Amino acid sequence: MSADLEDSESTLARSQAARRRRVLDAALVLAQGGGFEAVQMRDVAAEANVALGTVYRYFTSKERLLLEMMVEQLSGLARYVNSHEIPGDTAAQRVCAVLARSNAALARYPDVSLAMVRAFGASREENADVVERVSALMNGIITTAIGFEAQRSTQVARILTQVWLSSLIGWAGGVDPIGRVDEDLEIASQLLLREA
Amino acid sequence: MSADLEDSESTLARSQAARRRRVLDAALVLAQGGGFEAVQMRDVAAEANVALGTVYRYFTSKERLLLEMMVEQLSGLARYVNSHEIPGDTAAQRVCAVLARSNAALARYPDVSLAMVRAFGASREENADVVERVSALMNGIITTAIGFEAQRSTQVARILTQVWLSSLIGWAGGVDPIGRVDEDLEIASQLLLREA
DNA sequence: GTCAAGAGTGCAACCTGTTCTAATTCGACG
DNA sequence: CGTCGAATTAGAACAGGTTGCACTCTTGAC
Repeated sequence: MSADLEDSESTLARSQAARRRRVLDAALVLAQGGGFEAVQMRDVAAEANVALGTVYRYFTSKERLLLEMMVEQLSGLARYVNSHEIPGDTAAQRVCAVLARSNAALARYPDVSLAMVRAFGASREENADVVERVSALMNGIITTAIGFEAQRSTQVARILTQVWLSSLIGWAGGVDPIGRVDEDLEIASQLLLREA
Repeated sequence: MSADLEDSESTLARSQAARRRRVLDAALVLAQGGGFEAVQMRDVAAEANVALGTVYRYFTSKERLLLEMMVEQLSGLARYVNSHEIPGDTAAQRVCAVLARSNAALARYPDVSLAMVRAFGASREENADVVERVSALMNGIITTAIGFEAQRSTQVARILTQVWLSSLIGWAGGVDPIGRVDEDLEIASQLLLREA
């Protein structure tokens, strides 16, 4: 039984990883029905079959838990984007294609996205590292879509990332409908990626 | 004594306005030393010489209180911008000038700005109206700076507003230094407002 | 001047994020 | 196997936003 353990994973490390996973999954399940307020730490613990203290051992706050969830979701998105051919002749077209797909993914589980976006918007210094990973992932997705030929692609990618985030926050705050996110990004990418 | 009351304000309305003002001032004072967490509703009530319930009569939540504070601050900024000549020959230069000044104003009371930005980022549907006013104010400031000659100024103003907000949130989250906000806006305005 | 209605007060209670503690379990290692 | 230390647990306790309640005060109308 103990022979075929892969690589260097000890029993301890493995069970810890499993616990961490259960907690993240539990948070996701709870977020799916009810968004941010439905993710209550006691409920997360119960759903994950773990003590409340254990949740806090792995995630120092609710905000951080949701941010790490966001990292996972965006990682999945980035993986998808990197493994599929992106349609479109111009950089602007590719950006729109990628982001439309990404937003569709977010819109599929609106409550989950709501919870994550809200955690992002409220973030404090102690979570700067995760916030940065989130931004980097979004940036990477956009950079991939732009490709390398475009001028100033680094600067443009950052701006588009910011537009994306603001637009999501506007949606999460009930100001704009979800479709507005796509519109904003389409306009921004056209203005920023036109041949100058 | 009762003769020279101005206009149509009743005694009631006046004392209510005064109470509301005291609450907002109290929140500002508390925010100045300690940011978001220092604005505790019980303390706000005490500082304003008002019962806790009264605070909640005027502002349905802490988030909303801070958002209305943000509206006031930005209104002041907008007033200033509208009443002063904006230096700069091109739209991009004027935008940078105005936003640099605005950010300097925000940086003068960082804890206050932190608190307001955090409330903004975390906003929920029930506060959509105030969030919208905040966005509109920022948009107005930028639109004023752009002036009317520029192409697509409405679209550009929205994008710049979004970059501004995202950048502020990045600062509030401890990801970027405050100076990064100016840099972001400078780059964005140059890219968006170059003569096409 | 009196009165009804709404505004304000003081305070307790509730909810949920977070922390703390004492006891227990688990896994690595001799 | 036995032991030690770290991880986990159950649950209480704490903190601050929010609500509810019983009571008082002010205002404006008659």
